[in-house]
Amino acid sequence: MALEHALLVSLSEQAASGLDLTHRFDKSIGYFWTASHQQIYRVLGRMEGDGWVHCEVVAQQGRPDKKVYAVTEPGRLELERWLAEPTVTDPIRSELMVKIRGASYGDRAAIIEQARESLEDHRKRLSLYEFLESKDYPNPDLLEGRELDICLVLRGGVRLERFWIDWLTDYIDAHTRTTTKERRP
Amino acid sequence: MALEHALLVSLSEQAASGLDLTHRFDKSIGYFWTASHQQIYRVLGRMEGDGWVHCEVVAQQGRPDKKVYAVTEPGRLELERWLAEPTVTDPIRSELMVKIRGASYGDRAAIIEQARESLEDHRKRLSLYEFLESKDYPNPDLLEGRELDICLVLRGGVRLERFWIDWLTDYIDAHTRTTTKERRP
DNA sequence: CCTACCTATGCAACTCGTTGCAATGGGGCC
DNA sequence: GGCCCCATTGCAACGAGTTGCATAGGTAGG
Repeated sequence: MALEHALLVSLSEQAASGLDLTHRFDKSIGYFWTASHQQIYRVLGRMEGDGWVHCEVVAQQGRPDKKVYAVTEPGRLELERWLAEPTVTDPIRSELMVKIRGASYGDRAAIIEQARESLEDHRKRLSLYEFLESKDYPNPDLLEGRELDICLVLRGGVRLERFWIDWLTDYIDAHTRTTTKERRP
Repeated sequence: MALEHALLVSLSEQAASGLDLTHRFDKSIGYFWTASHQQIYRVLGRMEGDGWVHCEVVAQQGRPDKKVYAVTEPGRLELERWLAEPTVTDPIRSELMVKIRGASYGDRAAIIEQARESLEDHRKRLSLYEFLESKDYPNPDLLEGRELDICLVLRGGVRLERFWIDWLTDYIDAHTRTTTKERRP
């Protein structure tokens, strides 16, 4: 599995505390991988035990101390090894899709309503991503290396949200059309 | 969580044994939810204990007996309840996306190769879905109710594969362009 | 002043899912 | 005859992720 490796990627970009990482997983990296703070702390502990990261306690004013983690040489090698390893395409899971498949065994109107809510949700996320894109990467053609990668992943997020928006719109339309079919010429 | 409910949906369509369900999860329902046979057997056992399904042992010729499960009234009610319940959008996880974000800490060429393999994979799945679509739903405008739902979910699969294909193509292009930039006028 | 939330770390218990293995008997292939 | 794969069910161990809770000082608002 890969939370370890996601953390190695994030810590390679910039050393960070558990909470910093938690915040990053609510944004950027979080587009395509999520983790709760509890899990991050636990995995960081394990990674320290394995010698992949090492931590330094930093005292702060008016705040609790924080433990700033950085990748060690064995960690860097592990990341390299993992990056070169073949990747299996992870299956997608969508509860909403399962519900839609089973809509005829319950209240279809309620499910269409859930689709509308989901649509709203994806629209919000899309505008956030588009905002980030225009703010951070106004000239994508000039990018190279790591910046290009990060920009492309963000564009992946944009495309994925568009996929959901398009499909959910189709779904809602198809069922609205069905119910009002007889009223049209 | 929802494997229970995915099984209820599938069993509502048609009573089935554990192995039948396993096969279904390798297709149709499996577009947006996956499960191994071990997990299916375990969950079926739990569901029987909860009285959501009931099973009948069917003897077969030259094969082991099979236990055919069907949804009970309490199971039907539970499905209905779950269908009406609000749905949280499940996060997507893509190991490949994480790798791509971290590509500059390893062998980028190897990661582009993984992207190519993934692209192949998604192309194969797309042609399977398109084949199923043209075979089972040649006239989507005439569909209603459950059949419409199932067809729309399949179309969701098609769209999702197209998303991956488009994005992966972009990714590969962007990095090919970068490396060969200086050769162009 | 009290409430409530933020920073920062973490434990414990649980559920969900994966991996590896096993039993049993049939059919097909060489 | 020997080998391997299929159908069918299942257990056991593990790993990944979630939920609930705890501590403990700081700051902001009513």
